[in-house]
Amino acid sequence: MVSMKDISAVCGVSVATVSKALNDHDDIGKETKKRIRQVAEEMGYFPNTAAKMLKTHRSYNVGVLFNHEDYSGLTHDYYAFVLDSMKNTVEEKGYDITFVNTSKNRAGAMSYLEHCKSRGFDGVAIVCTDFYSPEILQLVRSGIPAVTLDHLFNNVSAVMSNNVQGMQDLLTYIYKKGHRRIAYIHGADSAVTQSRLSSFYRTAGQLDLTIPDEYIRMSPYRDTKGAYRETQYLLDLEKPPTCIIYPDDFSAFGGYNLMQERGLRVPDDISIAGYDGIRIARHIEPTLTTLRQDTAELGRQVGEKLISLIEHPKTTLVETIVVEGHVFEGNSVAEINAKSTSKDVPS
Amino acid sequence: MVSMKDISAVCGVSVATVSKALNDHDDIGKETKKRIRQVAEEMGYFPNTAAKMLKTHRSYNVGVLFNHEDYSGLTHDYYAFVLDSMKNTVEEKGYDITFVNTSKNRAGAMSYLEHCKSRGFDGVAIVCTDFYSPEILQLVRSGIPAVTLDHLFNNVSAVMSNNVQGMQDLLTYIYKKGHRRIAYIHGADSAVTQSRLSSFYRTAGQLDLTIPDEYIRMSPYRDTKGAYRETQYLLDLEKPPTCIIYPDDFSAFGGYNLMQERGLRVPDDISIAGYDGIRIARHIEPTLTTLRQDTAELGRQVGEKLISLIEHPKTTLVETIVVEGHVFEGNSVAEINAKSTSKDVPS
DNA sequence: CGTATTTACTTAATCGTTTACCTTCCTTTG
DNA sequence: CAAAGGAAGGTAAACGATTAAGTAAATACG
Repeated sequence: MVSMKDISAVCGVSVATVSKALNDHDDIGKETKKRIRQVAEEMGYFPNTAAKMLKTHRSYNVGVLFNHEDYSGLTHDYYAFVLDSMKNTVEEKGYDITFVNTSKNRAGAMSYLEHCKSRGFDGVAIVCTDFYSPEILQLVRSGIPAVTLDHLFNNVSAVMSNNVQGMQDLLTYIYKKGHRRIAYIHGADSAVTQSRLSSFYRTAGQLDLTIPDEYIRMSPYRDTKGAYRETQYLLDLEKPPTCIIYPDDFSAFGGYNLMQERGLRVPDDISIAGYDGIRIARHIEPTLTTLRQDTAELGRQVGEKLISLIEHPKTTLVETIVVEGHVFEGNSVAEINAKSTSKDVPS
Repeated sequence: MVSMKDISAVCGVSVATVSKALNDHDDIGKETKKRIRQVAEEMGYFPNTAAKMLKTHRSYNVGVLFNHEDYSGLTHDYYAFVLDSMKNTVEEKGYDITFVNTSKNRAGAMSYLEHCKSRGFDGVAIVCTDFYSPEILQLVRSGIPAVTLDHLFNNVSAVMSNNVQGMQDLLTYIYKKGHRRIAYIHGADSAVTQSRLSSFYRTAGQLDLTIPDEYIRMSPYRDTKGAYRETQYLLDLEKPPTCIIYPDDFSAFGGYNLMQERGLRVPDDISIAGYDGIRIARHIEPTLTTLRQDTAELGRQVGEKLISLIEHPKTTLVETIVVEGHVFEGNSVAEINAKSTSKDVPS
């Protein structure tokens, strides 16, 4: 690898001059600068990141935390798409992305924070992880520039998909389609689940919908079998719902399977809605009505906020950025006559 | 950050002694070693990767090339799963993963190779990219340890999903189910497509199947609309196929849509098969019969080969590792009476 | 007992950059 | 014309590690 030393030799100047020329300092003459740069180009010079890092304490590399206990973010459409968008955003600004992990190094196991410091990451995006682990707490409290996705910490910037508005929009959409008996199978407990669930209740209240307790079920995210089971429960109720909202699109397919099996047509006999807006859901008939989260925007915001925190730590606000989703109108929710009001539903 | 200097001060030894103690060299006394290590632990020491890299020319970081022109690997199930598996494999061995890109740095745009050298990657996995670009050629010819996925270069280790065997198995399976009129919508031209297509023809020959030209169609990968169109063409033939093989699972859903629309039941009226074995395909009824590629194994092999090339460059063979997939038997391919032989099919 | 070897460290150079602080050589300016 | 200031570049230390080579003391050996 050609270094500044090599260039300095060729140009007959000192290494310092080369460095300054390449970094466009203004105490180097125009001609010299030009010559040095040209020679650097010709010799195929590019800087040694390690050396640069060592001196400047800047890596132009950001870590991304992507290890959930239950699944890898990579295998999860939502997170993968957010990461993809974030990747494009930060690469555009000259940063690279490295996965943060907690596995062994030559010097034994390191925590997330230790890994970040050891690698000299300029910042870290906490996208998909167990937010309640002590290691994550240690990380966000360390003061390293950080942005979380869909989780709030004190004094840490966050980008949040608006689950409250999302659920409200979705439920309202379904309501407007004439549905009054609407069940919601929510995911396992988490901040996101809480938001959606409380928004569901609040919106139902505003719409004057009475939701019987048995219409609220739980099934883990992306668990088609679980969704299938809960759908079974719901359909077997004395007064089954006319529409079921699933924890996510994946789960919705689990419900859909049962409908198929029972010869129920979607949406003619029963309506379903998902959440997320994963790609495949737009490509299978009946296309799934779902709340499509704006993964491109979420990723962009995470990336931009993070870099802003890195580059302008003083003037960048620590804030929560809320990104709106929108109802993707597939054809899995039927227009029906609102013949039964909420009063008909046993509570 | 606490450095070796700090430790050396506390322990009253030289920095060299600290380094050697921590790296377990055998010219340091047992007691001293123990003490130094303990102090290091207490002080929360962990090595500065940049400094280490600068001296040792080892980064314990591998690059992964993941930028296709048409799509990001992250948004593609097959690649995302391979990456996930590879990530786990290399992290287990103490390596990190950074995405290789070609975008701007302080010093202007860099090629893939320049990026790799600048960052000091120990190796690079070329997973999802345009293999015909000059930059990729430059990269693989540079001699940096590299492993490609599903593409062969001279003198570069490759991990390949066995598309020849895969297509043979899939077609044979379908044949054994009694199908004789089998169409294949293949993907856009690529090495992978070539393998599958030629294997399709060869296997058909072996099975004594005559495949009329109009049974071979093209539709880009993961293009549900295209698959829909080609399915239309096939179903409208005078003698339509009894089974259609799609370029991938995603596309298969495109075909499925048309069946639904026309009131054709899968598999009773028409059979379909995909390729890849993406997760969702196993969770929607009728579950898709497909050739499931072993992404976990593919990723593991890429990771292991790469690290082996890095750590034992002399003794590691440059070779092509072939990973077998297997037919995932869903219920989208019906058992039928082989009432029509290949002879019935107009050629 | 004197020399050779081993043990346990220390010294100092080095990796490739950056940058504070000099040093020259000019150009101004009163 | 002397002093001051600016322009252009050089010197050398530093970032945090690694490692070849050196050294002093302890041990082994003939």
